[in-house]
Amino acid sequence: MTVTAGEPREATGPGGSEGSGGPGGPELWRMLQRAQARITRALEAELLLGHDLALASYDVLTRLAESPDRRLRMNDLADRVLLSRSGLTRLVDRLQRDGLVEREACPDDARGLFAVLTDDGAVRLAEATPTYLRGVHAHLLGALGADELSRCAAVLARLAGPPSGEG
Amino acid sequence: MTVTAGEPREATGPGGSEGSGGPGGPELWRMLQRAQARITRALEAELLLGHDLALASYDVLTRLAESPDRRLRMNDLADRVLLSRSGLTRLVDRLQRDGLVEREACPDDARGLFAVLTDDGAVRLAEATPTYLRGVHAHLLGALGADELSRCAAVLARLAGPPSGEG
DNA sequence: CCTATGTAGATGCATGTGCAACGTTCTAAG
DNA sequence: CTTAGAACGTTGCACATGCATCTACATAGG
Repeated sequence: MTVTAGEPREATGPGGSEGSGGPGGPELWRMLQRAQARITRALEAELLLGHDLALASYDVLTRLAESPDRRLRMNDLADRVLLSRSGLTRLVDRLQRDGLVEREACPDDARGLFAVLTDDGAVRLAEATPTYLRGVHAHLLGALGADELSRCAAVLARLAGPPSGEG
Repeated sequence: MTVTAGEPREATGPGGSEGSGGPGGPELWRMLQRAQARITRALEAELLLGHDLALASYDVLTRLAESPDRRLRMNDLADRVLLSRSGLTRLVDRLQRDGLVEREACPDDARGLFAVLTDDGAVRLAEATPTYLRGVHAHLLGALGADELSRCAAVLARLAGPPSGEG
C-alpha cells in the first residue's frame, strides 16, 4: 500500500484553473480552513484589543441583542453560537461575571434558563460592533468582488446547513 | 495593522437589525464560520472514530508526507498547519509519543529541529486518508457543483492569503 | 575573544473546549 | 400516584491552545 492513497501529488497551485479532475477537494478545504482561521484571528485580535471582547462573546451578545426581549434559552443560544452546551455554560458564566449577561429562570419551564443581555452588555456590544463590522469588511469583503460575494453566499448557505440564526 | 478608515456602514445600536441594506457582510461571515465548523467537526469525528487521529494531527502527518524526505522544520510546519509555535510543539510531542513522528536535529542549524514522519506514521496516514477524502467529498463537495467549486477555489485562495503550502 | 541582537523551539501558566456523568424537571405510561 | 424515559443545564475531568517567557544557538560588531 502506497502512502499517497489519494493525495494529490502536486497541485497546480493557487492560480490553477482546474475545474475537474479531483484535486479541488482537499485543496479547497485547506483554503477554507485557512481563510476562516485568518479572519477569525484578525477579528478576535481587533475585538480583544479594542473592547476586551472575545469573538465568541461578541457572538453571544449579538444573538441576544437580535432576539426578542434580548433573551434566549441556553440551548437555542448554544446552537446559534456554534458551541457545545458546556462551552456555552462557561462562556455565559464569564459574561455574567463581567455583567454583560444575566441568567433568568423562565416560568414556562423550570429547567430552562434564559440568558439575558444586560444594559451594560448592550452598550458594550454597541461599542464593539463598528470594530467588528470594519474587520469583516477589511478581511472578508476587501478581498471579494460583489459578484463573488453573492455566489459565495449561496454556496456557503448550503454548506452552513440549517440557518439557525433566524428567529 | 492599520485599520483603514473604512465606513462603519451603520453601527446599529442594540435592538436594531444589522442586516438592513445588504445581507452580504456579517451574514456571509457567519455562514463561513458555520460551514467551516460543521465540516471540521464532522471530519474530526470521523477521523477520531475510525483512526484515533485528530484533524490537526492528520494535517501534520500530511504535510510531512508531502515534504521531501518526509521532514519539515518545526517552524515551517507550524506555518503550514495553522498552529502557533507552542501549539505545534505540543502536538508533535503527542505525535512522537504515539510513534507517528520523530524529532531529528539538523546539522545545518543546531537550534533547528526536523519533525520526521515515521514509518508507523506513514501507515497511519495512509489508513486515514481515504476516510479524510471521503469526508471532504461528503461534507464539502457533496453540497457543491463543479462550477461553484472552481469559483470558490479562486475566492478562497485570495482569502486564505499566502499559500504557505508551497516551498 | 566577548558582547548584543535575532531566531528556533520548548515551557509555565491561564484559558477555553468537549465528552461523559450528574441533578433537576418535564412528559408519557401504568 | 408511581415509575420510566427524555430534555435542560451544570459540573468533573482531561486535553488542546495561545501568550509571555525562557534557554540554546546563530550572526553581526567591537
